[in-house]
Amino acid sequence: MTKVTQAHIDARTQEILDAARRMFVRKGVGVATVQDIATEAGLSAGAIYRYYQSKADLLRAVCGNWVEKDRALFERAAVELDSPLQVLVQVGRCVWDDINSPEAREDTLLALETVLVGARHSPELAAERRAAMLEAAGMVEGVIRQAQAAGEIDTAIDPRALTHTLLACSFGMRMLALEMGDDIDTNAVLDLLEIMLSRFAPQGT
Amino acid sequence: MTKVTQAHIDARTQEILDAARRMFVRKGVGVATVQDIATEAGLSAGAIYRYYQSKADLLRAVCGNWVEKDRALFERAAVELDSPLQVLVQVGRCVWDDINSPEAREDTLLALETVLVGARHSPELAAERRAAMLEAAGMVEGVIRQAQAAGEIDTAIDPRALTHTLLACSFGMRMLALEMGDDIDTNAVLDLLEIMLSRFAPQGT
Amino acid sequence: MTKVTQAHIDARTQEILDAARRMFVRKGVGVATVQDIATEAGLSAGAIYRYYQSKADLLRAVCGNWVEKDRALFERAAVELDSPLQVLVQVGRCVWDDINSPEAREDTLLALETVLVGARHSPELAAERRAAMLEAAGMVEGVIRQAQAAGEIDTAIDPRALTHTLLACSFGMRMLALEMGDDIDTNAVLDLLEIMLSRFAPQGT
Amino acid sequence: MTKVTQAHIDARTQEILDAARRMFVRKGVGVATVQDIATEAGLSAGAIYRYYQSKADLLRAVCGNWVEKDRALFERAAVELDSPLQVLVQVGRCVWDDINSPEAREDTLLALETVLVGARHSPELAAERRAAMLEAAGMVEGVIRQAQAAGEIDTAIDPRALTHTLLACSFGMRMLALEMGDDIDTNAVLDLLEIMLSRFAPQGT
DNA sequence: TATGAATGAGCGTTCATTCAT
DNA sequence: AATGAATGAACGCTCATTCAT
Repeated sequence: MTKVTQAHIDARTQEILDAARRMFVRKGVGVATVQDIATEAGLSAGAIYRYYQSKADLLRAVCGNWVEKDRALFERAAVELDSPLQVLVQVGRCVWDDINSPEAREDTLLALETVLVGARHSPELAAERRAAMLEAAGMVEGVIRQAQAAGEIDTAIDPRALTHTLLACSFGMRMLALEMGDDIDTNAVLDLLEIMLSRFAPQGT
Repeated sequence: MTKVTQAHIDARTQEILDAARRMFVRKGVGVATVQDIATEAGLSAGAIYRYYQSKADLLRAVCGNWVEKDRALFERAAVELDSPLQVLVQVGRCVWDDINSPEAREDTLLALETVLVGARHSPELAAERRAAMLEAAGMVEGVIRQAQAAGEIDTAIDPRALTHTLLACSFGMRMLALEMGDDIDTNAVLDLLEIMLSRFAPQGT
Repeated sequence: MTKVTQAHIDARTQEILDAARRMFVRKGVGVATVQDIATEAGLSAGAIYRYYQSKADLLRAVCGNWVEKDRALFERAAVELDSPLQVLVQVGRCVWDDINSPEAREDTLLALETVLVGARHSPELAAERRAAMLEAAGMVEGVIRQAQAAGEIDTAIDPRALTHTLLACSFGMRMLALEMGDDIDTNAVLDLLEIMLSRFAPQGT
Repeated sequence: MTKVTQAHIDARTQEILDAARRMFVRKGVGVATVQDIATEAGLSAGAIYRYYQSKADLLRAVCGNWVEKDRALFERAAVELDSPLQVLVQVGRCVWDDINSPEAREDTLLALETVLVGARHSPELAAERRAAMLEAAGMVEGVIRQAQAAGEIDTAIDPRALTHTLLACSFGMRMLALEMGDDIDTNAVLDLLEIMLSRFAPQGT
C-alpha cells in the first residue's frame, strides 16, 4: 500500500530529531524555530508535525536519549569488572572522556537549556530529568555500597552523600569545561577524585 | 545638560538594569518582555530605549557584573580566619548556605542563562565569565597552597586539580539542588567534602 | 471504462458525500477536515479529489438535497387523514417529534450552516432552499385552504399568513430547542398551536 | 500624561467592534480573520489585541449588544402603555419592523452564526445566549401573565407556552425573511399573531 | 524626557491541496 | 485508482521596536 516504507519514516523521524538537536544546541531551544529545524532537516515546517506533535514534544524526544546512554555506560562497566570501586573509576573515566569530546560541549549546552526549560516552563520535563537523575544516582549509590561491603570504601562514608558529590562534580566539570575550555585540566581532576576514593578506603587502626 | 539630569539618567539606567535583572531571573530571558521590565522599573516600554539600544543589549548589561559577589565572599573569609583550611571550609559553608537560600534557585537559573548566552551569542561575555572564574580559581588555589604550606593538606595533592574539583562540585551542587530540590541533602555533601579535605591531610608520621 | 467501474465511481461519490455530510453535521463545516471526511469514507485524503474538486465543492453537494424529507412527511399525512385540519396537526406532531429526537440537534445545526452558506457564498443554494421552502409553504397553504373550505378554519384568517406563521414557529422552535435544551417544553408549545387552530375555527353561529 | 484621551480609546474600541461585526456578518465568524477586522478598522492585526483579548472575545462583545437592545425595547413599551396586551403588540411591531430593516438581515446571519459557534465550540457563548434568552422570555411571560390578570388573555392559556411560541415565531420569521426576502409578507404574519391574541381573549359562556 | 498606541515581522500550528509513487 | 508525505499559505497571536504627541 504504502510507497514509503516504515524504515524511511523512521529515518526521517531520526533526521528530524537530529536536526532539532543541532538547532536546539546551536541557537537555543527558545530561539530555534520549527522552521529552522525543518530547513535543517530538508523539510517544510508543516511536515515536522507529521512526526512530532509539537516543538515541546521534539525537545522531550531530544532529551530522552540521555538517560539511556548513561545507563548503558554503567551496566557495561558493571559487567566487565569485579571490583565495585573499579567500576566507579571506569565509569568516571568514560564520563570524563566524554567531557573532552566535541559533542560534549553541545550536550552540556542542551542539558543546561533543559534544566532552564524544565525549571521554568515544563514541569513534566523537569520531572523526567529528576527521574533520570534519581535512576543514575541509584546506580552510583549501589556501586558505592557494594564497594563498602567489599571493604574498598570506608563505611564511615555516607554513600548517598558521596553519590551526590560525584554527580555534582561531573555536572560541574561539564560546565567548567564548557566555559574554560583548555584552561582546565579535566584529567587532573579525575586523578584527584581517584585519590579521594583511595583515601576513603577503610583506615586501619 | 545639567549634572542633576545626568545623575537622573544614571539612576534610571541602573534602575532599568536592576528591573531587567529581576525580570530575567524571575521569568527567564525569553519570556520576560520589555514591557515587563519597563513596568518593573516604573517606566513605559518605549522609555527603555532611551537607555538601552535593545533587549539584547540589556541582557548583555545584566550579565556583565557577575563576578563581584563571589570575590567578596572569599576575601572576607580570608581575613577572618588564620587556618587556610578553615578559610576553605568557611567559604564552602557560605556557598552551601546560598544553595539552600530561597533566591539561590533564581540565581542559578540566571547563571545558567548567562552561560548559555555567553557560549552561544556573546564571546566577550564568555571571556568575562572566564576571567572571573580564573580569578576565583586563583583565590581557591592560593588558599590550598597556603594550607599545604601550613601542613594542613598533603603536598601530594595537586592544588589546581583540587581547586577545580571544588569549583565543579559547587557549580554541580547548584544545579542538582535546583533540579532535585529536597531530594538531595546538600549538607551531607558539604560534610563529605570536609571529610575529604581531612583525609587529604598529610599522611604518615 | 467498464460499467462496473462507473458504478464504483458513483458509489464512491455517494459514499464520500454521505461521509462529508456526517462530518459537516458532527463537527461543523469549518472544523471538519478533508482528512476527517476521507477517514469517515474509508479513503485517503488525496482520493477525495478524484471525486470532488474541493472541500467547498463538497459542501455545495451536501447542501443540495435538502428538500425531500419534509415533502415526504407532508404527503404521507395528507393521504392518511380526511380532515385537513388533522393533517396539519399530524404534520405538526411529526415535526415536533423530530425536534425532540437526538439527531434533530445536528440536523438543525447543518440547516443553519446551509442557510449561512446560501446567504453568503452561494446564491444558487439559496435559490434552491427558497424553492423548497415555497413548495413546502404551498402544501401547508393548500391544506389550510382545504380546512377553510371544510369549515374547520375561519375564512377570515389569511391562509398564507397562517402558513408562514406555522413555518416560522417550526423553524424557531428548532433553534430554541437547540439553544435551550430541556429548559423549553416543546410539547406545550405544540399544544398551544393546536389551541390556536381550534380558536381559529369559524366564529358565530 | 496620555496624549490619547479615553474618549479616543473608547471610539477605537467601538470602531473595532463595528468592524468585527461587519466582517463577521459579511464573511462569517469562521472565515473572517483578525486581519480582515483590523484592515476594516484601519489598523494592523496586532493592534486589535490592545482592545480585545482574542477573536472569541470580539465575537462575545459583538453578541453582547443584543440583549440590551431587546430589553430596552421592552421596557420602553411597558412604560408607554397601560394594557399589557398592547405592550405585547407594540413590542411585536417593533421587532417586526426590525425584521424588515436592512440591518436585520445581518443581525440574523450573525445570530445564526452565534448559535452555531455556541453550540459547537463555545459553551460559554451558548450559556450567555441562553441567559439572554431566558431573560427575554421572562419579560414576555411577565407581560402575558399581566394580560391574563387584566382579563385580556384567557387564563386557560399556558403563559410560558405562549411565550415560547411568540419567541419561536419571531426567530423563525427572521430566518424566513432572510431566506425568502420579499416572497413573504411579514406584516400579514404579525396581523395574524394579533388575531391569535385576540382570539385568546377569555371566552364568555 | 516620557508615553503608549501602533506596527510588522515572526512565532507555532493547521490543513486544503498536490503529486511521486 | 489510490496513497499519504509533503507543501505552503494562512491562521490567531505576541512582542520588540518606533514615533507622533
